[in-house]
Amino acid sequence: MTPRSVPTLGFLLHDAARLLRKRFEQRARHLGLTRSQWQVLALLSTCEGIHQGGLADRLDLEPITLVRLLDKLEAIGLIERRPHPTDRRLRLLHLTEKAHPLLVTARELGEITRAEALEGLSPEDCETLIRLLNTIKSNLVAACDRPIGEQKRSVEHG
Amino acid sequence: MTPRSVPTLGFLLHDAARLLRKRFEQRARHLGLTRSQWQVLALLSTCEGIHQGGLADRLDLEPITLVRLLDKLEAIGLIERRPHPTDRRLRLLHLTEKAHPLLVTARELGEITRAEALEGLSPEDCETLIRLLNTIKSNLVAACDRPIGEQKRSVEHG
DNA sequence: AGCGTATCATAAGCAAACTCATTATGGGTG
DNA sequence: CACCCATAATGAGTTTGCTTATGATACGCT
Repeated sequence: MTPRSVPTLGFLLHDAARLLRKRFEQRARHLGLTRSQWQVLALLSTCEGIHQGGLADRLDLEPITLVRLLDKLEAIGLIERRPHPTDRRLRLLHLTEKAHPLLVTARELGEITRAEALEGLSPEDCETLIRLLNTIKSNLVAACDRPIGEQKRSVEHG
Repeated sequence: MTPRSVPTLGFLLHDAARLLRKRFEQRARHLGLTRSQWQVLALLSTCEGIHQGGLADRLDLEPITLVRLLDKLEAIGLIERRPHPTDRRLRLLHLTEKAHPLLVTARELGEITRAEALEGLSPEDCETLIRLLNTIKSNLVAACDRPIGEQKRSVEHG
């Protein structure tokens, strides 16, 4: 009696995300910009001058994952790593001039792709979806920092 | 006036999926089974004897992606590739005995992880989420097979 | 019967994310 | 001041997904 009609919310979530990314990258390939690189640029544009660890926190990424993305972005000249004036451990991140028009274009492509994905959903549906996903993300961000093993089987009584 | 409060449904979807996968794998590491391997096994258990291309279709994966997953699963002895009796191009897929108990355990871990992610959501919320994600997935499966370039800017009158 | 095309599995190579481990630096405490 | 630990960035290696390309086989059409 496993709920076969709701077998795998995780699989569904994963598939939807993967397909959306695939579709965006089909569109954005000619820009030479991947979805993840775009996400980094988009967030960085709201907090230029941040250091790598801080940006990794905001992205909920492991630092090493971000390092490699930044390596690419620096190599194609979209960001700069500048030294911190006093703390030589820190690298401060800035967008280059070249990055701004790309960001605008990428945002347009993202909107086109999103519209394609959301076809048939009402505005309330979209709001609900955002709300639910935000809840899930918060739950998981908290959970991932918790040790496992609390198999919480029958903890209904709170 | 870009909807800054709804900046990036795609990012949100991607993050939620990635974190859910991360959390599942924290739990399942001792099984030596990843989320994707589990998904393949779970689907295969419903259609043993299928050939690789057919399974790739059902998973909405590219065939080469599935090949590598199957390589791993075959190496650790969870699946078998058997020749088709008449068509020598085909490899028919079967679970081994060893796979069944693992599947049961993985399903349990998946349920624990899912409960963790869905904390605070009502049953109706969950149903809604499933419905919305299914719609999005269908839209994207169709879209990815379509050429791009139909930038459909003002096709409201469709 | 034979040729051409379609289909199946796979190879090669890239991107993104992870874990685990390492190096460099800063800062607090004895 | 010296030492130890925390923090910042990164290196190495794995998994999963993609695109593009290839070899082998089957099948249809003339």
